[in-house]
Amino acid sequence: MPYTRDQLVEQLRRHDINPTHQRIEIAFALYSRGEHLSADQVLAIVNDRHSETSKATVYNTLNLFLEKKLIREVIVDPNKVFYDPNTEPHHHFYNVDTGELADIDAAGVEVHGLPPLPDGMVTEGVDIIVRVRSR
Amino acid sequence: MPYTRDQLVEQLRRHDINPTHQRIEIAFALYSRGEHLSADQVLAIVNDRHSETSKATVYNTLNLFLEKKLIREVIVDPNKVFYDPNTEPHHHFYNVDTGELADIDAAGVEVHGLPPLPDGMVTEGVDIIVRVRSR
DNA sequence: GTCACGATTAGACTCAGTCCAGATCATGGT
DNA sequence: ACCATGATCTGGACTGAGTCTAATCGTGAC
Ligand SMILES: [Mn+2]
Ligand SMILES: [Mn+2]
Ligand SMILES: [Zn+2]
Ligand SMILES: [Zn+2]
Repeated sequence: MPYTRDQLVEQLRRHDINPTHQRIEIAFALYSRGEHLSADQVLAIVNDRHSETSKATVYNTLNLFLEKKLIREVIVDPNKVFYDPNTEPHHHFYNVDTGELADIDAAGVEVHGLPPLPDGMVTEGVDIIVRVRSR
Repeated sequence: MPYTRDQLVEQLRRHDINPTHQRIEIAFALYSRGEHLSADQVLAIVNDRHSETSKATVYNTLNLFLEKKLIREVIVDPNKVFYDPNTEPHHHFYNVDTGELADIDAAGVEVHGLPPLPDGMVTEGVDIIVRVRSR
């Protein structure tokens, strides 16, 4: 979890991403906290001290990271996408009251009884979202 | 599946919804096809022959139906919500190439190994989305 | 007929996300 | 050092889903 910027530079390179200042900061925002962040939140974090990254670059970069599979997206809120630095197969708790997202390790989770795929289809992944309320 | 408008009027009443002309037509669009439709698609279907329902009413009505649990929403495409006339517990195949959604009956599907909920939390539901590609 | 009240409406508005054309930056060759 | 080149970044215009508002409509009670 305690990622240094140097480690992130390596990780960007391993994913064929030219490690520019902005890209390093955006990766750092996501990886150093290990949280699920919206584009808005990333923009705010990266520009917290002094403005140094534009909205366009944040979106460009998040989409580049997605493409290069450095992060994944989580679609659970109809209003915004969450970006997830955890690319291991895993699932999510989603608190419908607070909007909080929490990871569920996929190891140990099994799904039985799914019907066979239509012919000529191949599974890309199985996402499980456990919607929870605060009681 | 072959819903008559009269049956839908009854169903609306059972859910405490005053069955107006527009509401009946919107319910008919969803229930007669049994498909997952976006608000845009509902608007187009309802106004196919002659314009009779506004965008505002389509959104008002879909949100009313949701509130009264006549339909549910499926969040899987970052660009739009799908509205689902099937309110039984069930899961979905999502074709990431075509955008198609298909139901998976929940009967027979079991999930094992989920961690216990954080204290004071209660499960609202478990959604499984099987993302598939066309091969 | 008039009143009240719920439903519908056009159109302005919001907000996430994209697009574009110009500026800036990094790199390598001379 | 100097320039050329391509990649990156940027402000700001733009798009499209969804919401809001204030005016109008429809219906039933009186
Ligand atoms: Mn800095
Ligand atoms: Mn009609
Ligand atoms: Zn996650
Ligand atoms: Zn469904």
